[in-house]
Amino acid sequence: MGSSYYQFCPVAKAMELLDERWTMLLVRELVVGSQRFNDLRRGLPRMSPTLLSRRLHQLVRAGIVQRRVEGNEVRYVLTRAGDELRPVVEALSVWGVRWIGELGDQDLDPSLLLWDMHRNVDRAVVPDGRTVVQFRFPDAPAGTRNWWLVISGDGVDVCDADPGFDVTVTITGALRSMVRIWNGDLAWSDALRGDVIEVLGPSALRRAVPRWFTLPAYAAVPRPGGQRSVPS
Amino acid sequence: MGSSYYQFCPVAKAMELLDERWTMLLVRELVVGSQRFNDLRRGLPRMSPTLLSRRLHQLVRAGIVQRRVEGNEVRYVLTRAGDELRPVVEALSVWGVRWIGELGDQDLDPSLLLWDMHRNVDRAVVPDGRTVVQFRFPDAPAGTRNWWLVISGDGVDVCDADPGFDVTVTITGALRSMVRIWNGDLAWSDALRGDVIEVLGPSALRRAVPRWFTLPAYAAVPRPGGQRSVPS
DNA sequence: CGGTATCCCCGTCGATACTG
DNA sequence: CAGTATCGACGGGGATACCG
Repeated sequence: MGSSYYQFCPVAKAMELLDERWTMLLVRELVVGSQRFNDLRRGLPRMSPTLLSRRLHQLVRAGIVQRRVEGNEVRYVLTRAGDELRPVVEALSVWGVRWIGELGDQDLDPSLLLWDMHRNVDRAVVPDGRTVVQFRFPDAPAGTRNWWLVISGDGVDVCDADPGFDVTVTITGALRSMVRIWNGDLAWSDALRGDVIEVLGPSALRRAVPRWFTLPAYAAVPRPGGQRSVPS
Repeated sequence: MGSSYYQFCPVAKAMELLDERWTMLLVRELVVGSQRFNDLRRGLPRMSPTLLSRRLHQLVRAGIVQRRVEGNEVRYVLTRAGDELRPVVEALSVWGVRWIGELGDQDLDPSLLLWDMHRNVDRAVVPDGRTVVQFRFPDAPAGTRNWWLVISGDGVDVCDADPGFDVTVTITGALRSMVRIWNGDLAWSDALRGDVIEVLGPSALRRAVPRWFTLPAYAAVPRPGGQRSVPS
């Protein structure tokens, strides 16, 4: 566990638990709903499994997470105390989206983008049956330029290799632009009008694509300059 | 600066700046109003001056703090971005006050208690002229059992040695009890009725003492069990 | 799938002393 | 008052390999 600050202040006591590297990001993953070890890993790809394991146990000891064994499956579930960290995560994301400047190229990880988008597919507005969305990021590092989202009644899968199904629509554009859309710094409509992002496919579907994905809540936070706010 | 998480998520970008040891506590100090190096030190007594200096410079580089030189005085002032960290600090304190269990003896630092109380004296309701409040914590470590708060038109001073003035009222009790009052876990009225805390002095003043101090905002946060909430 | 074991390095932090 | 300088240790965390 993080060592003590020797202060009775609740901020200090809270940060003793939360200020170690990765801990807050792990809490974020739990807050947005991941519960399985390997799902958590997909949201934290740079974190070693050893460290993820250690952090999870720390959170269990701290009463923030409950480790649930169900048959041969393990789930990590937020306790009441853990769930109440949601406002902290939200406050951090609001601050971040307002005050973090331009992202570095290193921050634009397409696997994280697709993993996050896959969690936020609004299946109710996606056509029935199997829908395959291909993403193409021509500027991304080799090997990370093509992604597929396979949406079906079974759920949503992320693929970094061609799953072999017919592609319903193809979305092409700079990775940075797609991230800007996702973070709420660029509106779908502006991106499409300005040809920053190109969507290929049957025209009825092409128009509908933006509504297939629910942007994260922080995307709607007004920006300091009063520049850009994404219209819903 | 903290090393990167290589994620575009605003929580990750925020935590790159904020998750290093002491950083959030330093922000807390700035949020509650300390601006001078040595005032900051008093709120962070276990932090080495080297590290405090480094953290301040990091916050300046991050655009969270502005270093203002005025004559031969230096002030560290929150920028707009820094001030907007207030909700983060508040969310953390709300969480902490609800979910941190019993404090360790090591967390009960009387210097921090007095330093925090001195910032929250409501001068409007303290008698005019010089008022001296002596605190006695018989159970505290030797050398930290006696404290004086000197309240006058000039401001409020904390003394760990007898300033020599006549004492107006004396507050005696366990350090832990005083901290519990301060954090909102114990009401003044209950403490006085139960003789957990004893106030000595002219009876008119004795009754007024609790109102001389404004409890921190988080003290009023309802507790999970629905146990104790401090009546205003 | 859900983790452990190990190993080593580097950076952080703490302590102490000192300066304009 | 407002910091720097220096130094050493320790342990956090990254990488990799491996197990039930």
